[in-house]
Amino acid sequence: MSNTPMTSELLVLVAARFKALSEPVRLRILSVLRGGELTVGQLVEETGLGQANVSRHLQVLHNLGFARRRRDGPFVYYALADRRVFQLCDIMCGQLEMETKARRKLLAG
Amino acid sequence: MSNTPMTSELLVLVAARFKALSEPVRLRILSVLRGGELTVGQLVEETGLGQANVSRHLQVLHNLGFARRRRDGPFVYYALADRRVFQLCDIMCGQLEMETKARRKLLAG
DNA sequence: TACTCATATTCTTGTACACGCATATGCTTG
DNA sequence: CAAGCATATGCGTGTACAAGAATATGAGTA
Repeated sequence: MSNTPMTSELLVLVAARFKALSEPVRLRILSVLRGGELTVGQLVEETGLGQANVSRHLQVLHNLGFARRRRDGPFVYYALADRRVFQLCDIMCGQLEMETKARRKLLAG
Repeated sequence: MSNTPMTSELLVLVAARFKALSEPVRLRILSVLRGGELTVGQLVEETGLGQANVSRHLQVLHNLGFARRRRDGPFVYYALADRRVFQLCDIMCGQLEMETKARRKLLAG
């Protein structure tokens, strides 16, 4: 960004990545994957979501490079591709905190 | 994230913030705002988008704390609320670069 | 090859939302 | 207060996509 002129195509690509993270369910899956790689079935158990649903979300995360995939016999293990996802979430949470503080200040003042 | 347990409500809030950045047009607006605060009309000119459209996108960015608003007579000036937006974009772009490199390597090898 | 389990995909339905057009609100000046 | 410009909002339409049910694909085993 600092030196990139942000072409229209780049904006679309970046937006697509943000969109992948704009779904609470997918953030949930990523959050669970933080504990280590898991099979689709295990993720279904952990999250309580439907199998088809989890599978589809995993495709999205994989296609955009947020998740790695590894086949082991009949199982497919998914894992985080990149810890930076959580750096992104940290920044978002930081902003949330700031907002919350500001709101509290407004209510108090 | 590091120490936050990522409750369901937090996931929803974080997801909403990512969703705000998941629209190329909004990224475009933020990108333009990088040059300094601008009125709605100026943003319409810069982006070539419809006035209503720009106004609505600005509401979204403002509601989520990405943009600040300042009224000056009949004009409303919008500005970036937080440079961290671009930190987010930088991370995304970094990942894009990694992907591109990996893809090139695959094609070459 | 037939059977089973794990995962992916297809189809359908409901919902969210971007956009354009028209209109409302707000501020300023005569 | 009337008129005019800047910005916001309501409405209708088209599109994207999440979720469930059913089904297809793919791997392992008898």
